[in-house]
Amino acid sequence: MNSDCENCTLSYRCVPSAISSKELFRFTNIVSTNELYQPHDKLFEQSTKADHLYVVKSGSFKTSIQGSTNNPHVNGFFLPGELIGMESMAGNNYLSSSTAIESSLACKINYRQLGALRKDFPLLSDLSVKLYSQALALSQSILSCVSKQSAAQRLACFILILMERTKQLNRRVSEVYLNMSRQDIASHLGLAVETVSRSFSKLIKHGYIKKNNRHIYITDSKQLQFFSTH
Amino acid sequence: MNSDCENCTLSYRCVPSAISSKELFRFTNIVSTNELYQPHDKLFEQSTKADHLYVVKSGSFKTSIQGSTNNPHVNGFFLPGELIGMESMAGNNYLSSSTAIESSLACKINYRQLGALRKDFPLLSDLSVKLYSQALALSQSILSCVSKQSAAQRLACFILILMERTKQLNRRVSEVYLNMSRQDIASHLGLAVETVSRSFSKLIKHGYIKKNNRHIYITDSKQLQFFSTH
DNA sequence: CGCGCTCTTGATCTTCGTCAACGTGAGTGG
DNA sequence: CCACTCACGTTGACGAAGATCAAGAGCGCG
Repeated sequence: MNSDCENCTLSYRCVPSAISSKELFRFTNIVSTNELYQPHDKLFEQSTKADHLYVVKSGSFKTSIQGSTNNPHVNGFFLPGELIGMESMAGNNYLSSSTAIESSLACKINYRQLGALRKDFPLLSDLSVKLYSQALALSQSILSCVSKQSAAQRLACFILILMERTKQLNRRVSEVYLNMSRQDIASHLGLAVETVSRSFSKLIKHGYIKKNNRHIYITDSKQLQFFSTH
Repeated sequence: MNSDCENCTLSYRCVPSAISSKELFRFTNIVSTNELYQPHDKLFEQSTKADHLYVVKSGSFKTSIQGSTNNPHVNGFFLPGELIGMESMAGNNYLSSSTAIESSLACKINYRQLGALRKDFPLLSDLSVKLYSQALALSQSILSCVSKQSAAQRLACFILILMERTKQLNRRVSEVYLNMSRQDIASHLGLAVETVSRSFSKLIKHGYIKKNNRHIYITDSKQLQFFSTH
């Protein structure tokens, strides 16, 4: 695949936004764009050497942490334009494994080479800080989502966060497609699969959402918002 | 207070570690060091203009998010050497309020001025990325802590994370002092205060920890670790 | 059509939130 | 010095919410 970053629809929130088109070749030289991953394909494995950052081009990914005894915990979902592997940059090894949820494209950037590029482009340094700051903000909003007491509140909050993130992709605001399985949602929110199902039913019965399989239609986002914050 | 960053015991994990001592004045010119905060004093208020980053010098702080209706949710604790306000750097306003838990000292750095400094010191750019990466890793380990199903597991995990963080301050490994109230812990973990108390009792009965008020002694960290991961 | 997988619904038991009472320690004032 | 208050923490009793086990429904796919 060639590195056509200049015409990428996501370049405005990626590295190219911090580099003049004249010098863009310096980035396209170090990035592997549009690598294809099928469902269950892995970007990287937990505890292996961390050396690459990934940008989701299309589709979606999840990251999960595997303890020694227990079943893995899904600690993040990643939509187009989002970065995977940011939290592993400080250490030597990846802190989680990353898996494609559906047929997806991702771009691959070497940490070290990106670091070198940052020295020559001050704007890239600013962008890094901005993207990290946003990632931290997202992580904390998910934290406050998961720490809500009622299961239905957690799910409502989860849907709203997903809605905010898809909104940035120029998608329809009142509609969310859940690429991930109920099992993944359950693991992410610290619930049993059955409880997730029941919580969906509860949100539907309240008239906040409608759903068709993994398609969620938000019929009353005001009320859903209110409900999620108790 | 004067800005004696050169002799600060935490400088190795702060901005000065990325700047030669000859040029350190450029940083000490823009930082307000060792500002004193009493319990309940606020570093900043949610939704006000975000313009400063804070470094905890001594004592401890918490951040909390206030919704429109519900009681505030404690979404972070901060120990000496840790940064407060990182997640608000990308937006205009602070996403949470920050409060001193005990009598504490903090250093205050302006975002914009720090950004300017980053352009002149490439090492500072690297440090920023490293610190953000670590903050993100911490945030995710807390997320997987809070998403555990059992209350006692959450508490065990919380204690272990706190232990790891105090370990970096050359404190005794087997001992943790909880500067925060039970109410704050409960809010942070998404539990009721009474459940936190009962979970402490459970961990004690199992023989994993002992405690005296807010002093926690880890008597069997191996077992505590195992218990927390189920 | 039948098989496997995901999702949903129902029944039961466990856990946690809530309400209440009690214990403890610090600060206050008689 | 003691009685008092107040904030914080613990413990008990009870009802509500969720985990678990079990069964059934919906859907894609060979």
